[in-house]
Amino acid sequence: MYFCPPNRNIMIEKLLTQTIVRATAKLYGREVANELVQVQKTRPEFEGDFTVVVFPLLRLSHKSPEQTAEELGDFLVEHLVEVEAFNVIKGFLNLVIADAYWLDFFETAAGQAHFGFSEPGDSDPVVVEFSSPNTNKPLHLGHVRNILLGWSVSEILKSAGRKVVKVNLVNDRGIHICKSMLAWQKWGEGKTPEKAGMKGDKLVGDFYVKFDKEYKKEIETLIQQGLSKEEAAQQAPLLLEAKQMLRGWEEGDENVRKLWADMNGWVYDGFDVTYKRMGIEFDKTYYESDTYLLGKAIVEEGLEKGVFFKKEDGSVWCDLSDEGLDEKLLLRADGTSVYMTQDLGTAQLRYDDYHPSELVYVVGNEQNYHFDVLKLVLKKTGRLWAENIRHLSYGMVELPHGRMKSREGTVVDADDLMDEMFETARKTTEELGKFDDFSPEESKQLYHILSQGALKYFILKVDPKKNMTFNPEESIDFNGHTGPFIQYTHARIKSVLRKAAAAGIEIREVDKTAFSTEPKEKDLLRLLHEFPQILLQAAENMSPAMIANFVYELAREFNQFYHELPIAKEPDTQKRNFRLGLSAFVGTVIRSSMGLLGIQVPDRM
RNA sequence: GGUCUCGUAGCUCAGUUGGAUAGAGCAGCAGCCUUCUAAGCUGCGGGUCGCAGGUUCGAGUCCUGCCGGGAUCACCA
Repeated sequence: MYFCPPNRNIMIEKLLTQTIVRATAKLYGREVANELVQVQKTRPEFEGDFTVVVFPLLRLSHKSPEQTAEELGDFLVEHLVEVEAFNVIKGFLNLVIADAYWLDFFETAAGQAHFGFSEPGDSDPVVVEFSSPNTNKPLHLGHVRNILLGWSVSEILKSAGRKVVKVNLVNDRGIHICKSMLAWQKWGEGKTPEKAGMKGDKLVGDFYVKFDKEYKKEIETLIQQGLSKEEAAQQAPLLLEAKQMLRGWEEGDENVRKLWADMNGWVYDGFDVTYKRMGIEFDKTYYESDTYLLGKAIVEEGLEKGVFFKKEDGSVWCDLSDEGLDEKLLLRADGTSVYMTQDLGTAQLRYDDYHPSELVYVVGNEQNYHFDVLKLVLKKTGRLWAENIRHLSYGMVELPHGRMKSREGTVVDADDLMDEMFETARKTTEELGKFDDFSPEESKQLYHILSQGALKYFILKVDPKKNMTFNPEESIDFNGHTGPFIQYTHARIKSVLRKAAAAGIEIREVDKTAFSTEPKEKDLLRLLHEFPQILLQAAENMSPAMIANFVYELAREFNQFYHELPIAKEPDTQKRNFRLGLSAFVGTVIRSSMGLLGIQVPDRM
């Protein structure tokens, strides 16, 4: 399914670099180091395609920047057919690449269904963990960023030739779910998602909120009775009951386990609806109820090896002060696991399951410290593969007034948000008065594609590392630097191609010698030419934002081309064929780029 | 307090090993639909890149300090 010849744009940049190295040997008697040769894109305000920065070469030439540039320019024009002309401005050598090169690139690349994608290699897979929800509350905007990043990064890694396993680790046990269970027992009156007519995750989430409310009341009462705030929080009967329930769960109490299985089942049904709507699936789902006891063996092993130590109370620690960190608890005094213990175990499990070349964890940056520790602790036990753990640390989604807080009710619910986006898509489309001929099903499908595109693009266009702001007051835009703008560009291209086909125009071979490119055509070719590199960089940096920004630029560039030049209406047959082919090429790259972001593109909108 | 991180136009964001006069979108103003989809295109205004030093031929980008925001430093996950 994937095919792609060697990367041509990497090749020309390499070719230029190599030739400059040769030039310095010939002209100045000494070869310059490859790293000192800087070949970059020429800025749009200057004439040329690639620019060589000559300043680093002056130490060899012992001449002025201008003269050095002139000499190198002459050499390149003389030795490379691809270099047609050059100009020198302030020590920058701007090279004009021949039309033939660009048209040759067009000829070989335009027809490829997966232009820029690498063929899958034989290496061990990358395991990407993302989503990783708790089962006591519905998914919110923070999870949405996590899920979209995890999915997109997985697709991007695949496009770079890696095998990928998408995994989810569901936190299905613990005090949090017991709180929901207890609240359901006390005030649920036998409610189920079916009876209540609501999504299971919402129902369970409501009981979690209910618990919290009643718990707070109890704390209030206890404080009035003279207890300190902390004492009250510890001793409130509801909390004690929830803890009792957790013990029951761990001892395998049938009733508790039954209720637990039922309520988690409701939650999974709810999550599935949300995942499905987002177009997300996993290759494997792990459950903490299966893995929470893992990791103790690693702790034992570490004790034997003497890399961990036990305190008097029986708790086990790892001393990381050599690494600039402090001591880290690995096992409680009562022998029970902490978060770190489990994560040691699940990392091992995942390693055993897949022998991955890389273990990627899509987890918020508030856990940076945790992952530093995880790697160090694993390494202490001699697990060299810990080096392959990569924490894809992403920034929080903040509201204009700060972070989302569930107790202040400012959490943006994923389903609600998607509903609102869908409404916006419907209204916008209806206001524009397009496609009254669409069936209700077709319309619904279009609104779905547009709303998901708007939301996903809004989130993925931001550098994962950075915090981002979401303003719930303003609905996500459909104009400008947005998903729908790019989707629109695709639909526009398809429309032109449809009309051309309907008019009986066949796109035949283009005679490259019959015309020269217009500036807007070449701008597009140059951008398309960059795509393979962008993909590799996005994979290396695990950054969907790089692709998002690239495809936006491509769409913007296409729209300018579209306004400036006739495509199907161009009278010159060769030019017309070329422009149609170029448009189709842009459409393909838009589609595959957006696909890497998990965004579909419509043929009509 | 220690560690990490961020600070670019009114707002949301680009700016990939340091390279030319710092770019987009939104919002505002002014234009463009008898011509391939106006969810589009064109133009205008808007910046001491938090502040101060330093390294360099060259700094939004690297180093130091300061100011401001955030995260983290749990026998929580």
